[in-house]
Amino acid sequence: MNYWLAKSEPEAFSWHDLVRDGVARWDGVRNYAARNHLRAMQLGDLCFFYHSVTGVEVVGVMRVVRTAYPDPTAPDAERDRWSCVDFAPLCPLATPVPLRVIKQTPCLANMALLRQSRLSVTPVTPEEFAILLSLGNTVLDF
DNA sequence: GCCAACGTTGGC
DNA sequence: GCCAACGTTGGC
Repeated sequence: MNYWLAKSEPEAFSWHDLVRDGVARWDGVRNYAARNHLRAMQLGDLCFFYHSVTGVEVVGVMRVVRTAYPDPTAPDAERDRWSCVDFAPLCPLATPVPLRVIKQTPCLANMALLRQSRLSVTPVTPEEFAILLSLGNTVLDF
């Protein structure tokens, strides 16, 4: 099992939208590093949902329900170049964790989220995942 | 609105 | 292959 973090501007697509829809195709990624992370995701992997720009906090956990496939929103000529996955919501964080808190937590100082601040899909270590969950006062039971 | 980080494009 | 110009992301 691997852990990840994916960003979305809530104005474009929010945690609430994901819960409403039940499943989301995470498409539109046009960055090779982010795409490679999408392609590395396995069925059942867990991924934090991060609200960027407005919100600026981790708000929930979602689960990979379909592994990488060609992104239908890419132009035909680039259909093989870009990938997307499907996520389903698992649970919200009881307490959303703001970026400010992540920055203040020494154990999280090496998170890819901080080191590559513009990357929209980043890996999370098992340790970072557990710490962030506890900062969010959340226990997973599934 | 500003700006730092950084990926991409295109001339040479 | 280098690098300047430019566009985008995203925090503040």
